[in-house]
This record gives sequence, structure tokens and C-alpha cells, in this order.
Amino acid sequence: MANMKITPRDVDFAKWYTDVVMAAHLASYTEVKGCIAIEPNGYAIWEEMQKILDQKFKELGHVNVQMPLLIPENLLKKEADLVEGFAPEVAWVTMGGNKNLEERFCIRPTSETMFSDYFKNHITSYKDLPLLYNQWCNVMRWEKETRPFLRSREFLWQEGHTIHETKEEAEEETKRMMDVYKWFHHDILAIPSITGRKTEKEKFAGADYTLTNEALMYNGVSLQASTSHFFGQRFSKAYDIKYTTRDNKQDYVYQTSWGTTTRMIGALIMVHSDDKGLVLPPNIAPRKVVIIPIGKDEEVLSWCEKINQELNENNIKSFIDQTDKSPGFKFAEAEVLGIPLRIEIGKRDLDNNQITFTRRDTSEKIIKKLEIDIKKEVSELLNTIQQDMYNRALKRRDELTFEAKTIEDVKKIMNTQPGFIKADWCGNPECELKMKEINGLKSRCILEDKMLTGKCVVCGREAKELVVWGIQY
RNA sequence: CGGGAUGUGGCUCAAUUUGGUAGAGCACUUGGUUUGGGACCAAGUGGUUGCAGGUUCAAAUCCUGUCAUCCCGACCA
Repeated sequence: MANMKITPRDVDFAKWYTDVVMAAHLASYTEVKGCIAIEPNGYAIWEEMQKILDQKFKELGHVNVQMPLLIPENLLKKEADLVEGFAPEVAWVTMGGNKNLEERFCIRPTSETMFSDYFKNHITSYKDLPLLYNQWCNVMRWEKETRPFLRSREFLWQEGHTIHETKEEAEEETKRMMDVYKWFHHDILAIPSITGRKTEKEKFAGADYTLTNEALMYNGVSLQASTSHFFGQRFSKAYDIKYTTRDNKQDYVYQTSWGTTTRMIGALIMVHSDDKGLVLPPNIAPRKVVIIPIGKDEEVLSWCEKINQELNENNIKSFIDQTDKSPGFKFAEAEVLGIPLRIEIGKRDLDNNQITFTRRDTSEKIIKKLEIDIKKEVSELLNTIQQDMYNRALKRRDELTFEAKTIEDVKKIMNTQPGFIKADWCGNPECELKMKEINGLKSRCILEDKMLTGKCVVCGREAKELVVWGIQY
């Protein structure tokens, strides 16, 4: 393992971010632009995310399926908004072997098309509804500017696609899945995201409306972390997904889709990590504890083994670093990898009848008696770390959430420290564009909360919504 | 897609200005000594200088093109 230097976060945030990705061996660049190799450390985090979310989806009645990677052009074209929204960033397959294809295929940027076409042929009656499907897969969007995990041409995600008998049921599903994402970000990733509805301008191409989960990064930039869309009958009408209703009429289904991506790994870095490297919340860390023996004393090693075994038997994933590196190297390595808790055991500890814990998030050292209930102690400490990480992120989010009553307020805030800016909005897209002239501010989401002044922050006319504005990653 | 920067063993960089045998540190391998914050000694391995052309007796160095990465804008998860 290389002991690579990490650019300080406050010196160059973007450089720091990629340094952490590389130093923690989460991913590396490949010969293919915008397509990263997700390395074992990075993929393990994704597998944890998959495991937790997949279980939740299944508890809520969803089943997993797999649709084709390729989408025929004629099918894609059926929903005009979708085509328009994704046209600039789809990759096309035009040849099969050495022959030109009659009809080209796009490599899926998202799978509404294939799901819709599938649904069309697989339901006939209200008795077939709802269908609650999810797919774990890779998708491709031909981005120009790329960045590991945050914006790559190929990325991994899950996309849920559901169809329902009634509007109410579909809207409930849209909200329910946003609640799942919210729970996942808050309780698992320790990221205090905010949720709300996207404006017309920012919603998913082809959706009636989009719910979004927006997270605030350490540097005050916002990241769309997951979305849940309500399609109404737009796709079902475009793709002819009809069924026979309870009163023997023909109707179109109501549809939703919702997704989240490997981008969340990037969010973990930008919210929690520091100049020493990755910091992972215990609830998502693939390995929660590293045990580092100091010296090669037999008794030291046997204590390491004993503790390791007890933790693993109690479902606390731990491991012993038995490489021939010096202890100092191992400490630094555990830190760059973001392992939440470190246990050091050496002769000195044994002589004093103690073991030493070190928290990754605070670097705090905690001395405990050797005979404690190790699994209880560790699991409590991991919970504390998780909670503290959330609280720190929450505090930072609140500190970087501002209220603006006038456009001057907005400018003043943006000139000092970007963050979430709450401001009333009249609903006019022109005012949205005016905001964009200020350091590229975009509406992140519309909140349900009470408006600040009742007047649009841009034009001063009567406001309709309270909007959170931010700089988009 | 515009503006800027960079590309030399796995990593960080030197040699480019003024063309003349590719070099250092780290990492890696082997042996030994070590072990409480990135250990030490010794001996080794590894590079047709991003790629493709061109100029030249001679190219890492000059010219043209291209690709990639990073930063700043426009577009997006």
C-alpha cells in the first residue's frame, strides 16, 4: 500500500476528494474515460448499501428483475420528454459484429422504456396490479465532465419501477420510497439530507413530479442523493400499458420510479471524511473494527485472536492487521481506509490489564479493562460514533442553511459561504433562471414549510413556495 | 463544448528552457534486525518518457495531431 499524501480539504476540496478516493483504494481510473474501476474497498461499501436497501425494498413487497442493457431507438422515442431529456447523453450501439444495424440501440441511461414495454405485455386486469419491481444494474450516460462516483459515464444504481391501479396508490408509493431513502441517508449513512419536491425545471424528464433527497457536502455544495418520481399516466399512455378495471373498462396504470446510485459513496466522502482519509459511519462500514497487535508477543496475539473471534461471532465485522508493517503504519492505514474503530493491544496493555480503543471520527483514545464485555463495549461505542457523526453533519448542515428574504441577501450569502439557501419563490421559471446567475444557484427542492415573507425573493411578487437553493455538484 | 494546466517505472517528481547514454525518493522483492504514530541495514527488480505522426546524424526535450486527468465555466444522478 502506498503512503500517498492527501491534499488538505480546506486547501483544494476537489483535489482532496479524488485523493481520498485513490488513497482509500475505493476506485481508480481506467483506459475508458468516465468509467472507473471500483476496487474492493469501494465495492464493499456498495455491497453494504445494496444489502440494506435490498432488504428494505423486499420488506415492502418489491421483487428484483433484470431488463436488457440495450434499448431499441423506436421504443425510447415513444415518450417525447424522456427522449429530449436524455438525448444529449445516450450512447448508441450501431453495429453488430461487422454489420451496421437496421435500428440502433441505446445503452440504457435509465430503464423506464424497457419496464414500460414489459408491463404493457404482462398485465391485463386490475387483479395483476400492483407490480413492484426493482433492478440493480449499471447504466450509461455520456457525460463530458466526469468525476469518480459523483459523475461517471457508467454507474451502478438501483431503479425501482412500479405500476398501480390508482393515482393515490402510486403517489403513496412515490412518497414511501422517498421515505426509505431518507431513512437510509439519516440512519445508515449519517447524512442529514433534506427532502422535497423538484421544480418543473428540475424534475425528471417525463415525470409528473419528482421527490428528491438533497445532501449538503462539507464545502456547502449540494448533491442530489436519490429521487422518487411520480409519472401519473404519462408513460402508460405513451407505452400503452392498459388493463381492465374493476368495472370492466379499460384504463392506463399509474406509474412510479425511484433510484439511488454509487454516488452515495461520493457523498460519504464529502460529508464525513477528513484530511487523514475516509471516515465511514459504522452502519455502512464493511469492516467496523481493526485489531492491531503491537509486537509479536504470543500473549498479545492470542488476545487479538480472542477479541476478533468474539466480535465476529456477534456480527461485528472485525479483522486483525497481521501485516509486517510497523504499528504506526497500520494506524495510518486504518485511518485512510475509514475503519470506524481501532483496537490496539500490546505488551504494555497486557501489563496494565487494559486494551486501547481509538475512534476514527474523533481520534479519541479510550482505555478499557481487559476483562470487559468486549462485544457490548464495542457495539455501544460504534453506536456512539454513528450518532456523533450524524450530529456533527446535522450541525454543519444547519450552520450552512441560510434564509434569504431579498436577492441582496442571497448574493451576500453566496459571497461568503455557499450552502442551502431558503427563500420564497413565485413559481416562475424566469426567476429560477435569475437565481442561476448568482454563482449558478439552482433550486434543490420545494419545502412544505411555511414561507418566509410570502414574496418571491427575485421579483417580489406573491410567492407560492418555499424553496431551498444551492450549488449543484 | 469553451478557457487554463498537466502527462517520464506502482506513486511523487527531476532531466525539456539550450535535442546528445532516462535519474532520485517512496513503494516492491530477498535476507537480517525491529514493533505504542507512516522502522532500520544490506543486496536487488522494474521505464522503448500517454498515444500517433513529423523534423533531425540523434527526440522525454522541437513541430502537428490525438487521448486522458485536474481546475474554471455551460449541461447532467
